[in-house]
Amino acid sequence: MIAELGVSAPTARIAQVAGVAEGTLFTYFRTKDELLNELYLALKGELRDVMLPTYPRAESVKSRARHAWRKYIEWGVANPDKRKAMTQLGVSDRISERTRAASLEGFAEVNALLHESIAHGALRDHPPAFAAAILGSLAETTMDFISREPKRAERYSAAGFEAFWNAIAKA
Amino acid sequence: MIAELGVSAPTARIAQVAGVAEGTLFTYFRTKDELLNELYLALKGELRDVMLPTYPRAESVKSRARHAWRKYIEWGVANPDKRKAMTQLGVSDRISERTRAASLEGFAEVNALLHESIAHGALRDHPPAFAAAILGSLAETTMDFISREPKRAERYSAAGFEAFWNAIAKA
Amino acid sequence: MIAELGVSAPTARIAQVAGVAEGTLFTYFRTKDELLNELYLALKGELRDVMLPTYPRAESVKSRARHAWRKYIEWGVANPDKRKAMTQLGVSDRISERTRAASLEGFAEVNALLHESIAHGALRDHPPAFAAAILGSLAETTMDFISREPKRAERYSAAGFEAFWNAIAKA
Amino acid sequence: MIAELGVSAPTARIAQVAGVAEGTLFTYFRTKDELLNELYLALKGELRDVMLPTYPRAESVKSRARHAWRKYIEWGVANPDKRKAMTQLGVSDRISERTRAASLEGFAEVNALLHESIAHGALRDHPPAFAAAILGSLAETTMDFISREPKRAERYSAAGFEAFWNAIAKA
DNA sequence: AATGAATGAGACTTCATTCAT
DNA sequence: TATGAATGAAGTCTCATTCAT
Repeated sequence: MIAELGVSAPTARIAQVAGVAEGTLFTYFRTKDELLNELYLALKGELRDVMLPTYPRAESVKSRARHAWRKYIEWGVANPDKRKAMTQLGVSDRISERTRAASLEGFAEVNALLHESIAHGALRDHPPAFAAAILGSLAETTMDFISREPKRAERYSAAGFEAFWNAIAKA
Repeated sequence: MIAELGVSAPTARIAQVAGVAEGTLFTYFRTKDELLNELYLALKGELRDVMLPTYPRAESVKSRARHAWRKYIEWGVANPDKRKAMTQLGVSDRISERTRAASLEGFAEVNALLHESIAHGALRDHPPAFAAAILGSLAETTMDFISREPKRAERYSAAGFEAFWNAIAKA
Repeated sequence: MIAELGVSAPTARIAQVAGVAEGTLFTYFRTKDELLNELYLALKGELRDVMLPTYPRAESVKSRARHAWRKYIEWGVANPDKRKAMTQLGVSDRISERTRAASLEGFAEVNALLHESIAHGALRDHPPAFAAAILGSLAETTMDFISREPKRAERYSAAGFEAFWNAIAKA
Repeated sequence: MIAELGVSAPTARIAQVAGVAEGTLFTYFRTKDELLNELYLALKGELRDVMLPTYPRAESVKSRARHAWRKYIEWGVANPDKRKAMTQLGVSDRISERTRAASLEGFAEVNALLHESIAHGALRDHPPAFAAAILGSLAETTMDFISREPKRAERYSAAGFEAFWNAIAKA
């Protein structure tokens, strides 16, 4: 519902698709804001699990980065609603600073990878968070185009990654 | 008001800061959606005017691209409210497809520049719109970091442009 | 409605009997609490106006006190709803301390009269507010009995006043 | 909870402080109204027990009345929550006429004392219930002032009783 | 054209009560 | 008998829009 209607999706609709009564929602979440924040955390957590490296550490940095990128894109393409909801929530002022901070936890491994990736590139003197933000926004853009042209998914994913890699790792 | 409160900013508040009566709003815009769509178009138009090349065509592609990038960043940093409003509107479902399409018009010159930019790079077989989207998202990311660390504005702007250029123009 | 249903009278009902739409209520009172507080102040103000001395100052203290008492009782008996509402509001925790303080203003003249009344009596060493509270509670009690036996109104009023006078002015 | 939140105290809160589950409340009281009415009766009963004369009948009427008064005041001051709850319930329309009538039972002895008290005074031709109501409201007022100025408890109690006695027993 | 009071649908939230366990 | 999750009616309040002036 959030994906479809944004954060202004009525709690009544949310309860309905959840198959519970309106009031029941509020036995699980004190307020709508709490629901929104918990949903955001859950989605971020799911994304984090997806990006967790399942590959041999021995591979090259770029290879591992590509792996993480592909997982990210695959997840977003396979779960367009979750991706859309995450975006909607991300720009909403109903997600507290507290939640935003918490949502960054658990991405340590991804950050380490980014740290390695930028070590010899143009961004070497900028915070890894900058590279992380670039990763997020380029992946987002890539997924947008894939959702419009699903047939070229593979090509967009590959091109997106090269763009990303060039952006952050090139000298 | 949109920047501050999002698209759910009450028309009453909008009228108030506009210095007109509540009802007056609706003699200029039939509905709130119309107001939102026109505002989006106006902001996009302003951005387009800012990015319009005022430089000699003779300069190199990269030089011209850098010029456009800097204008974009400068405008966004100087007008945080306009930028925020544009972002809020961009993700809102109240902006019609019609408006989104119209907002792309007038960026022909920028598109031509992008077309040239990617001609010899990795993205050469992808639509210029892809590069345009990457431009937008990287600029957005860059401005986010500048707004958090205004003192490093110059450095972020430069690093952002290099990242962008590497992303779309590198082979 | 407050008299009939207490402070929990729905705003919908209040609006209905007021002959306006539900939302209209909230253009005059920001919240229900504000409505309640203003109503309390209005009722107290009306009571104060009623008790304001319209008699020659030359009369004896007791005579003037009796006059004020009768006016109070008459008003309460003639306006049972206003009286009931005032009582309901008085014991409600939705009336702020601010409002309670404000409601005491304007009773200066009544207080002066009470001050004179207790000057030679048993309560001489207690605050006039104590006598005022006794006045209020005895009047309340008197009106309760009158409302149950309207035919004996005159007798209850007289007896109530004597009880009051004996209570506060007797040595 | 009633003292603190009024009759609108949620049954969930009441159950919580009672140390039982929400549903358990309703195995003891069919409805919230039943709970409220039984509580009112219990409080009135406790007050009645407190006021029951434990003194030699031989004492003077005034002396016995003073004794009852003091017991009343002491109980109210020692149990502010019970007193507040009793007041809240007393003005609530959720206490039935039936309950109100029942609450008067058991005060026969107090009534007899009042009957004696007013026999030679100004209220001799009025129902003892009038004197009882005056007793209640003056005691209430007295306790209000004591709760605001606990140090003057003794003085207020004595002054309150004199006011009461003068009110009902004076010729 | 400008005004702003009025409107009422609809949002979020609370809570007495039920009932399967 | 005790539990507590589930219910949904009802409450307060917001707000885009209308319309008489």
